[in-house]
Parts: sequence; structure tokens; C-alpha cells
Amino acid sequence: MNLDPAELRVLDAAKSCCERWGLAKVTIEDIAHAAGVSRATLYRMFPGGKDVLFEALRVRELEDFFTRLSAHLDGAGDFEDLLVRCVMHATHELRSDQHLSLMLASEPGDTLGQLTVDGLPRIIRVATVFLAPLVDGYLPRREGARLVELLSRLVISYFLAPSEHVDLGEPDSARTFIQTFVLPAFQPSLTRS
Amino acid sequence: MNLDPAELRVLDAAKSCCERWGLAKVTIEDIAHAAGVSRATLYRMFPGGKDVLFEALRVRELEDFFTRLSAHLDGAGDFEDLLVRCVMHATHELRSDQHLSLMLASEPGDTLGQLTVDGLPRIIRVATVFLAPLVDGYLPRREGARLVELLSRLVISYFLAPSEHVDLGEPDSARTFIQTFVLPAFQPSLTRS
DNA sequence: TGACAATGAGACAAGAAGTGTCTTAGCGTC
DNA sequence: GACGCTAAGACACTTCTTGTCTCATTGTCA
Repeated sequence: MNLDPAELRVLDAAKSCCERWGLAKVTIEDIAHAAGVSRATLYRMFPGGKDVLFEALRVRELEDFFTRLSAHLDGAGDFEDLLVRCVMHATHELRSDQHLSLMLASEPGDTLGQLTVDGLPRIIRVATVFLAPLVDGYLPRREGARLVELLSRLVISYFLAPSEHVDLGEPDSARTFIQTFVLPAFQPSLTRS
Repeated sequence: MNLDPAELRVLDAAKSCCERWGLAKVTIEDIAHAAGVSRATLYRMFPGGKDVLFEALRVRELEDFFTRLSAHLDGAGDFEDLLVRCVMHATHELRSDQHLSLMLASEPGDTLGQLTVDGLPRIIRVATVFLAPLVDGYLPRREGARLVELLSRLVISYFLAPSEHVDLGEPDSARTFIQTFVLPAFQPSLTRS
């Protein structure tokens, strides 16, 4: 996707500047300086400036997230196991994401928007692209998309506001949850167990 | 000195804003908001704005520093012991100062200026005010001032650029250093050991 | 060597943000 | 009810930031 190493440097710089000062305080100049490129070059790479740059950063972060997640799902045995691993590792990723927690602390409004209102459709879209192949063997394409969307919403919700009854980071709790609230809805559509 | 609790709140807010964003990124508005006062009140407390406020913050930090340092020097036995404790605890304070290390990382230029060029005379002045009483019993006032100045310069220099040969944070090293390079210069003026 | 693309440096205008001062209205205290 | 203190916000002013430009420099190919 992004082959240019200079572009990767700029995205890394944007990320670290963001962690250091928060989205609101970072300037294009800060990022250009941190990346060791001139402001002109940065505008050449990301025509449109700050918005486009941070949009690209969010896309990359999201794809990295699901790349790591997919890697964790490779050895899943059956459908249930796949879903349990999925929500567990997604939850763990979210909880251990340094960048995310910094952003949530310094710019709660914008960050929450990216996880719930504005950004959620894209999250679901990317999640579908990455996870659909994995559920393809078990569900028809359309049902798979519905499932991925449901899981995305649930994982994010339980991450943002932990529950007393459910901990999607715990194997037993995650399994019970999947068995109780998720599988029954998709049982009729299952093409194999 | 600063009796008004609101002023202390503002200084604390300025400090924490500074740690979070760095001196360059902080606005008066940030500080006022963090302190829970209006911008108008802040200007009333510190007429002159940002410069005066941060000047006041530096003065307070400096006085706190030497207040803590003085507390560590109370039980000193003799003159040599006093000086050894002094450089040791000053070195420890500097090394463990979270705020200082953040400032050194984010604004090396300004921070170094405050420790060396612009700020050093004040540091020496405050150091003299706080430490002169402690060396008064051993040296004439004028010699005491010379000593405090010398020690201030040395502690800061060894803090900023650690030496291979001397570690003023280590008891033995500090003692040897004091015995070798400091005491001889003031031996002739000693009014008692 | 001479085109070529990519870059850094910096000028520039437009807009946004921050600053410092001021007025006004609200609050509790005496 | 006068007093002092404050939050809120209007204000003109300055500084910073942005996005676009041009131009000189660099390294790469032919």
C-alpha cells in the first residue's frame, strides 16, 4: 500500500508528535521537522495537509491493527473458537495500545468520535475486509459482514465502558458471551460448524 | 511568600501543562482552564502574562528545590560533611526531577539556558540565600558566597554532562571531590573545622 | 555532460489562534 | 447596600499556522 519509505517516516513522525503533544497542538511543521522532510515535501505527499495526513495515519493504524489481529486468528479450530479469539485479541490490542490511550486521555472528544460516531463505519469496513475471508467458510458473505459489524461494535463498546458481567479479554467470559449472545443469532446460517 | 491558594493552583496548573505540552505549546488559556480560573484572573495575579507567570513558576521551583535540599543538610557533622551532603542531595534532586527531565527533553534550548546562561545567576543568588546560613559558622560571609557559587556551578555542570571520573551522586566520589578540589581553596578562610 | 524528478528553503496571503486589556454582570462578605 | 473579587466575553493587536508558490540544489539516469 504505502511503499515510499519517506511516507512511512512522515506517518511515524505524525504518530509520535501526536503522542507527545496531542492532535490539537501538533503543527504540520512539527511533523515535517520530526520526519526530517520539508513542509513542501509533506504537502506533496499528502495534498490537503493535516486532514489528509491524519486520515492516512488512521487508515494505516487501522490496517496494522487488523493485520496483527488476523495473525492471531490463524490457528483457530472451529467457528466458536475463531470468534472467541477474535474478540479476545481485539480487546487485548485495544487495551495495550499506548497511542490510543494517550489520545483518549488528551483528546477524549475527537478520539471517541473516531471509535464511535465518525470513525466507526470505517472501522467496520476495514474489519470486514480483513475478517470476512476468515468467516467465509462458515457463513454466507452477507451474514459474515453482519457478524463482523456486530463484533466490532461489541468489542469497542466493552472496551470503552467495561462491564461488570462480561470481560471480553478473558477466555471464559468471552466464550460464554459468544455462545450466549452471538452464535445463536447466526446458527441458522451456518454452512458448517 | 505565596500565600494565595489560587496562585498556587495556577502555578501547579502551569507546571502540569508544561509537563504535558512543553513550554512552547502551552497557552495562557490552557493554564487558566487547568487552574479553574478565568484568563482575566490570571492576568490580575501575574500582570505581564506568560513571561511573568513562568518566571514566578521558576522562582517557586527553585525555592522548593533549596528548601528540600536544606532539609537534607540539617544533621551534617562538620564542614566537609556538609558540603558532601550538599552536592550529593542536589545531584539526586536534579536527577530525579521529573519536570526538569521532561523540559530538557522537549525544550533543550530554553531549559539549558535556565540552567546555564540566563538562569544561572538567579540560581546562584537563591542558593546563596538558602545555603549561606549553613556555611556561616565555617566561613566569612563573602567566602561563603564564593563557595556556594562554586558548588552550584559544579553540581549543574556534572549533572548536565556526567564525568567518567566523578559522580557527585556517590558518597565516596563526592567526598573525594570535595576534599581534593573544594576544601583546599577555602582552608585558609575556615573559622572552624 | 545535460535533461530529469525530487527535494529543501523560504516568500507569500489568508485565516486561525493567542495575547493583553477592558467592561459587565454575578457572587458572597461585611 | 457597598465592597472586593471573579467569570465571561468583547476588542484590537500580534503571532502562528496553513496551503500554495517559486527557485536553487541535489542526485540519477542517459
